[in-house]
Amino acid sequence: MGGDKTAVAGDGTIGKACDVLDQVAAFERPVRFAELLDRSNFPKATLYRFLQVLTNQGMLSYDPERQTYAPGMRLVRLAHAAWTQSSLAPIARPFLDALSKDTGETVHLAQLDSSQVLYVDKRNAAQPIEMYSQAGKVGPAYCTGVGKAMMAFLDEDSLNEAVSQQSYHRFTDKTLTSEAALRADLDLIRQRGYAIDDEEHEPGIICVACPVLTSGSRMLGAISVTGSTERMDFNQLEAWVPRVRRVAEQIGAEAQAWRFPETRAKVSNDRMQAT
Amino acid sequence: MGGDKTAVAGDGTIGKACDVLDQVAAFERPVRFAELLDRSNFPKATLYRFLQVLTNQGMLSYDPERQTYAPGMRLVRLAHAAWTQSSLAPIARPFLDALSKDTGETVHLAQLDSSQVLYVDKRNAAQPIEMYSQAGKVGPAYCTGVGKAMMAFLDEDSLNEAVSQQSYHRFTDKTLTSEAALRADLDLIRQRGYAIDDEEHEPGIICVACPVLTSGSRMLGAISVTGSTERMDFNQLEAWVPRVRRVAEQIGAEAQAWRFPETRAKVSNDRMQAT
DNA sequence: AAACCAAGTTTCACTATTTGGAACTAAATG
DNA sequence: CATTTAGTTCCAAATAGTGAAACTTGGTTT
Repeated sequence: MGGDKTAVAGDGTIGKACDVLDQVAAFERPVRFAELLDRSNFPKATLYRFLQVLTNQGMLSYDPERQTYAPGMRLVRLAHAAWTQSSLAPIARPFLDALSKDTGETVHLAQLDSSQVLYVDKRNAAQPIEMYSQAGKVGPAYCTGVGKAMMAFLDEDSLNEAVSQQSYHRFTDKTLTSEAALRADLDLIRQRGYAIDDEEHEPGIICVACPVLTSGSRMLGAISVTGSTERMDFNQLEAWVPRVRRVAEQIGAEAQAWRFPETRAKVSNDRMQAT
Repeated sequence: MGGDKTAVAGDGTIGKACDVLDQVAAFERPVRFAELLDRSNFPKATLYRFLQVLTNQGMLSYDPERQTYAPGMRLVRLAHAAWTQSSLAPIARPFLDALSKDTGETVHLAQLDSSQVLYVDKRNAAQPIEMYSQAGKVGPAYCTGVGKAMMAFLDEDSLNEAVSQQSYHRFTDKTLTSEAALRADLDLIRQRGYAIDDEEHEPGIICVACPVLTSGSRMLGAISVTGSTERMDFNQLEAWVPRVRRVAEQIGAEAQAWRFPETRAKVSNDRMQAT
């Protein structure tokens, strides 16, 4: 997966439009028409029209002075709805607050999105934060605590897919850089119920993470507590594991009640019907 | 603008797809196919295909158990890019932190998006009041401090459009419920340089707001400090105005340097004509 | 148990939209 | 002033979207 042009998305016009959005977002800065043209397979006129329409719709914003495109504010509006409805964040919030307060360390809540880690909420060691200052950011799954905790509890098909889509880039000399090594670690994680990140992504950064599961073992996300080797060692960090695990379980239970009822039990009719 | 079905969007397939996204988001809860079908003009099969494709793309998420759709996590990813690049939030962050610390009150940063207030960042009061606002959330412009502060400094065309698109719903008995009343207030705001919200949106909630402007008077957004009538009165709140104004100016200056260079000063010719 | 109903899904002939090569214009450069 | 580069418009060909209707599924009524 080198730097070649993105393959055109599968489904129709809408898929292509989403592709364009991703392309623009990928630059992480306002971007000119020509730059986008290079990196896309679309012919000039086609790309041009896409940018026009998306800008019209507020999905992109256009700066006429600089002639640059950037992701638009309509996305922020929509994402607010997504964050509220489809993420674990609203449910997890009070638990994260408590965990953050108790540990005094950085706490993350993440979900898996196209085999990547998507951070949906966070508490800093220091100050209270708001929404997507950090939430919305993505990171690699194979070398983070939350990523591995989540992958370990995927069903077989999803796991195979996820594992095969990792880049295995070596960030530090402790990074797991092969599918085999990752699978071995995932087995261990599944067995003991939590994952560790021992400076696999950033030097000096260690963390412990637990998956958030429904009672039916459906994996919903993961939470982690992160520390730095300067201030603590693994023994201190692992002491938090039982606490982290309990919080993860609470979030899972809460989520199940609220959003992933998985009931099906015998209750049957959530829809009662007159006449 | 009552509860009738949304008019079909202008531009093509993509516009319609965005419409569907808005429709789903508007429910503020996971929603079933049939519910969406009622509120949209699309025929069954068409809407169905849209939902399929959008779900495929991760713009929506589908819960197979409940058969419900909700805005998808891909939006959160994209919005992160939008927030980082197209909003004032990254620039304003340190200033908001300081302002929040100094005042101890709730602080908002907002931008105008389709004539509505879009909150892009927020700091909670030391003693938080339960209140309607979070990053990504939208609210009315005609009855909020930030909304009025922004509208007052729009150019004439934009102002006319914005003013005409307000709903003028009466939230409290102090809400301005006519275009004339709003325009009068906007004149006053323009003159004194800041806006107030005197329980016009929520009873007991008052605020002062200043616009964020470039040196060329281009309106970029607004910031506000909010309080509750239980703990303070307007005199106390208005004492913060100079401080708020200074922060708004700092943000404006910073933003101009970073993102809205507006240099080009006298270059003038948006249309210069050869020969 | 058979008939019924409602919600969701698939089909397919019809057509409106998208497509993209190429021509065009505007602005930047030598 | 000639030339290049960047952005915009055109239009015939082809693809992709449309939506009425038929079908499937799962649950409820007679």
